[in-house]
Amino acid sequence: MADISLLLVDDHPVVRNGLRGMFESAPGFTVLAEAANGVEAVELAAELDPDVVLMDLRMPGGSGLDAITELTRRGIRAKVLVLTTWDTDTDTLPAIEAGATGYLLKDAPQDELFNAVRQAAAGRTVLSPAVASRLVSAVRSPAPSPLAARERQVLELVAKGTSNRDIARELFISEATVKTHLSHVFTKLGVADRAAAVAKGYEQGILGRD
Amino acid sequence: MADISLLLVDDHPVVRNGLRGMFESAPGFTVLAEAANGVEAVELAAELDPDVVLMDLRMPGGSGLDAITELTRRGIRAKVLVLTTWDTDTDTLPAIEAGATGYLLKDAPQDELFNAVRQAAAGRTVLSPAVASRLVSAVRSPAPSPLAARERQVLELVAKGTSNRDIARELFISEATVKTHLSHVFTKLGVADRAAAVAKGYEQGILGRD
DNA sequence: GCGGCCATCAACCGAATGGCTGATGGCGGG
DNA sequence: CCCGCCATCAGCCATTCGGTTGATGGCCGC
Repeated sequence: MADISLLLVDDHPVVRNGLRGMFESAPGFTVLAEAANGVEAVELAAELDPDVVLMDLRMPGGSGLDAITELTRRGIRAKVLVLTTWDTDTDTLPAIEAGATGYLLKDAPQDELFNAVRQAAAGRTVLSPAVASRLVSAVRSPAPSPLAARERQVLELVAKGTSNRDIARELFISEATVKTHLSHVFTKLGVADRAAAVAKGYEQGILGRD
Repeated sequence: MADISLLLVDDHPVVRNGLRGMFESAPGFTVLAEAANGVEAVELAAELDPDVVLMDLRMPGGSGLDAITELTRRGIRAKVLVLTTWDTDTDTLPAIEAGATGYLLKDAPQDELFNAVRQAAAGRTVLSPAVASRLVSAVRSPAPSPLAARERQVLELVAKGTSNRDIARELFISEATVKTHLSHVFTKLGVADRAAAVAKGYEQGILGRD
């Protein structure tokens, strides 16, 4: 069987270097190219048609998530294997929804990584154990209560210390409406006041992503 | 001049591999060993006496910060170069206070990394530009305002949605005292209400570390 | 030993908050 | 076609917050 061709996408030279070294010194793999951001990744993937794209999610200039979405949209053949540093619950699900074939942590030992790439090339979904367990538990819980758009917006302003009245002004709605939204937020997050709501917001990744 | 001897500390095999590859293929460096956590790092540094320790800060099992503190305490000769993925304001200052000789981002190009190691070996402080500018601005601001123990404690309870009265009960103090603490917290964090204080708490890493 | 910071407490007051009940209109799924 | 969810608004009311002023005692550093 021909080598599995790879495209490495990561903003850190060190990481790209490490990956390239690992795959070049192992039989059965060919590194076609490296990309440092999502835009480059999409271009190179379209041009070089690799079997597998190893992609970091967090990168400056065109996030990995957007890149995956774009690759899927263009119907590109390459399988995308997300290779990330940490597995934040907020990242895993969207990435897989966007079309990623697998999700690995960089902590993974080499063997696991090699194996994952082979699996991905064959079209099989590969998840690192940590991610897998996270996924099932995420599926198990019906819906951790995603806030409605307006509710999130209000919560963000609350986190900035904005009073109800000023939130009303800022969003061009009445103070009564702000209070209604907030009540819903409290209910959905299972808290009793705005301070706790902000805390929950951070814990659940609703807030905090600059 | 003899080679500069290195100890690589990072919990990710990929990163260690990348670093090892880079330094072994460049003249003037010798990689003595690798460690995957802070405890190992201290042991190996004590045993092998490297010139420079390249250390990631965030690692499971004995954080990098503790490792640096311990190395400094033991008066070990090695210079510690912190090599981290992102530069969160909460990490840089403590690391340098703990005795790190330098602070680099993994984004740094190879040349800069090599140069930084040489500088560190010579005992000079090296900071990546991003970190350096962050430092000066941190110094410029009078005091990032670390909360007093009691104040932090109160803030934590506030984040859990506890009312002033209940905080008072929980800490065996009067409600008046709770309010006083909170007022101080607001002033120190530069916010106006408890919700914003919680937000700041998360942003500044005071809250959120489970 | 004086000033600064921490921790504690008190009383007062105006404003903001949160709970409740109730109402309207739009939109989408079954 | 009705139900549920979103988004909007209103009024009432008890509670809670946050600001202010003022005070005490302990501890640390100069």
